[in-house]
Amino acid sequence: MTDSEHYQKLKLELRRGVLILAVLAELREEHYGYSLRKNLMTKGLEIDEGTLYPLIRRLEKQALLTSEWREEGNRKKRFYRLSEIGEKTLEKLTKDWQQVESTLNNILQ
Amino acid sequence: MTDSEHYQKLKLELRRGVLILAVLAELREEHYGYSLRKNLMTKGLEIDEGTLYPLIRRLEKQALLTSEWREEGNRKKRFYRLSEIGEKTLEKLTKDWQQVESTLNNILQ
DNA sequence: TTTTATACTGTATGGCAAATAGTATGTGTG
DNA sequence: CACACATACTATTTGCCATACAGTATAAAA
Repeated sequence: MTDSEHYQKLKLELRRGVLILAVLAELREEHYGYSLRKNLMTKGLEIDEGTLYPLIRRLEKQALLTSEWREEGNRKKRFYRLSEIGEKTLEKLTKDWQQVESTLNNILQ
Repeated sequence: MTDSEHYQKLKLELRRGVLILAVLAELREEHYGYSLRKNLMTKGLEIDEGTLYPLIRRLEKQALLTSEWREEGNRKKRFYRLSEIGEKTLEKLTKDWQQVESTLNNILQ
């Protein structure tokens, strides 16, 4: 593996845990998969479909999300939003994130 | 799996990518494994030996670190520090981190 | 009207990495 | 001498992200 490939991998690792938190936060409001993805990308977080959909599935299986098929604009879409457990989890993880953030910034400086 | 186990997992995910960055940053100054670990823990980052040592090995294999056996205080220890490539990588990853940080905070708020 | 873009939703698999749970030995000290 | 702490390392398990694959449906452009 080349240096640059190694670097890419490390960069990916860095994004990793953040994805979950971003998705949970975004789903405080209802979204369907595509709009969720577009939204995250607008805010600067690129995420592939093949990454996003399995992630959503996992979060739903853990009961952090609920979903519903519905028709909108002549099209069936699957709408997701945070469950109550999801909200609680998001709160906790947000605090954890702030902790991690300050710890790391402390180490980096 | 229980809710709380799920939460723990997500929390771990959140820490994950950060570990690499923390270790690299800490190794701007020379450390041996044990002192590195103690140091990180003092600064608020818990890391198990079974996580730390393989991580160091990987980073060394990727040429981001150099290591050296040396005797100190009647004891042989393996000392690690950043290589030049490691320094460059740390710089880049630090920037990536700041990017991730601001993106996520943007999404969270 | 055929092509092309884009909206939209997934699945399978492979590789990587963290966590867990060990093994080992040395040294200081009460 | 027992016990805690210092120090280093490995094997296995588990989970998940990324990549690639695989589709349907509608709108716009040619």
